[in-house]
Amino acid sequence: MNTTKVITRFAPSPTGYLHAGNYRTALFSYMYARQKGGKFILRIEDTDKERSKKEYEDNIIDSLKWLGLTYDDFCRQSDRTLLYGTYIQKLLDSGNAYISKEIPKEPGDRSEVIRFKNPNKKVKFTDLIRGDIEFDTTDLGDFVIARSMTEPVFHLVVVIDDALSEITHIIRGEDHISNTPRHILIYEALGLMAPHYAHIPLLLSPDRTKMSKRKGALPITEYRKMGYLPEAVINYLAFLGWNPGGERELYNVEELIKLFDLNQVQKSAAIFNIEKLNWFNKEYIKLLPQETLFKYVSETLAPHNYNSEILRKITPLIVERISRFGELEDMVKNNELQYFFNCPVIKKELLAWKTENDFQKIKERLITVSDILKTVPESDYTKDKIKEALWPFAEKEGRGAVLWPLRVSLSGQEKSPDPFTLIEIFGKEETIIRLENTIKLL
RNA sequence: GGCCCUAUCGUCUAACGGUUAGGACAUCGGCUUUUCAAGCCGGUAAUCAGAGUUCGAUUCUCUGUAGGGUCACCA
Repeated sequence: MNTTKVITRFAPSPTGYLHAGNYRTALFSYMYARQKGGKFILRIEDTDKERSKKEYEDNIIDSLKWLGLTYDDFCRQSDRTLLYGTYIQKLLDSGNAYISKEIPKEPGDRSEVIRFKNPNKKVKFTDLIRGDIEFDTTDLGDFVIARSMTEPVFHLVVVIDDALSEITHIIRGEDHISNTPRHILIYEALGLMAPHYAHIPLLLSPDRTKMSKRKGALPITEYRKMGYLPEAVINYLAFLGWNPGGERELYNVEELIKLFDLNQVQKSAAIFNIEKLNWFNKEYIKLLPQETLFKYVSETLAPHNYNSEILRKITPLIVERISRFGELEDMVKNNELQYFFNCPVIKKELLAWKTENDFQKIKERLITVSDILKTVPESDYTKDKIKEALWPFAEKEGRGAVLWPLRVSLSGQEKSPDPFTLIEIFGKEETIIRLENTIKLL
């Protein structure tokens, strides 16, 4: 009976902005810990003083918070230098490590480093996702574990920290598989028990190579800026390399945590596909209540100072056209919003419907439409009632011949929501004004 | 190149010896009776190859091939 509490960790190094792949491994660790009622720890691996930046650390914390991946403990390796020193000494004393004279190869290289005395044996471990994996560590040589007593290197600190935090399951990227035998060797030298390992497949760029900034992998915070919803990102990331079986795809975090299973994690790498993310995001947008949607829309469009009363009215209309809120900016650029707030400038040619380009006729029809609309009481300016009022005339003249010029008169655009919807939004007065403007033009 | 991992539609995946190989995204077509969007319906599309094991292999084994990872005084 194993009563050990599960403890997992996310251990990024703050040497750059982390991308979706990194946060997916964080998510898997997080889900596993939460499901088992265990702990999830964030550890900042900043032993590389030259490359580590506070800015990146802040971004990691910020991103995790946005995604809702809360951690129960936090530590930073640069705060623990002294501690590592005692372990280096221990390894030196036990003969498992030695000080080695070196010929510096690169600027910054020391002439003396501490190397691990490799026993040159076969190391076998059971990966929770891939099964048994065996390495001959002879190929590894006596690898460096510290540049000096106060400058330990990754392989050493990882082991010490994981052991000290009593990490039970190391869930990390597949790129660490080949590091695992080194770590196991250090565990053994220190007389410590190695944890369980689960190496999850890599997330690849569309060109099928490891994701990297160079190839356009974005920091996850960029997705927030582009107007993606964190719950959509979580759902999408969780489904990259794992799924609970069945055909359902939309799950909230609690459900994902409940269903998550390391045994079902895919062994092969996955390619990050923005189209699918967009679909997830759209699905999550549809789930949002009107008030929340309006909040997102008005926040995104704040710089344009649009009339907020009108904005509130058109929110459902414009939201169904986007899959992320950042696309609202594109709508502004494409002039798809302006006509809701100001009378549009009508291009005469646009009023012609297909082959129907007799402008005299178009004018007469618009006048009739306008007359009909004038008879409709203001309180009946709803989509359905307006349609009811206009339909007989549209049927008689040809729907396109009537409805197209009407819609263009109201929007000035080649494409827009249907005229009935527009009339409901504009109301009687504005509708009549716009129609008369167009009629004057003809 | 050595070592390690992997291999189902273009992409994410389901099927853990017996299915017309299923779903989703993307794509294409149709319908929603003006455009666009949304929605609905339908189509195209996959088991890397070759040997085994088996009555039967996407599934198990081996080989090949392909892809990826890793070989730092980075993590």
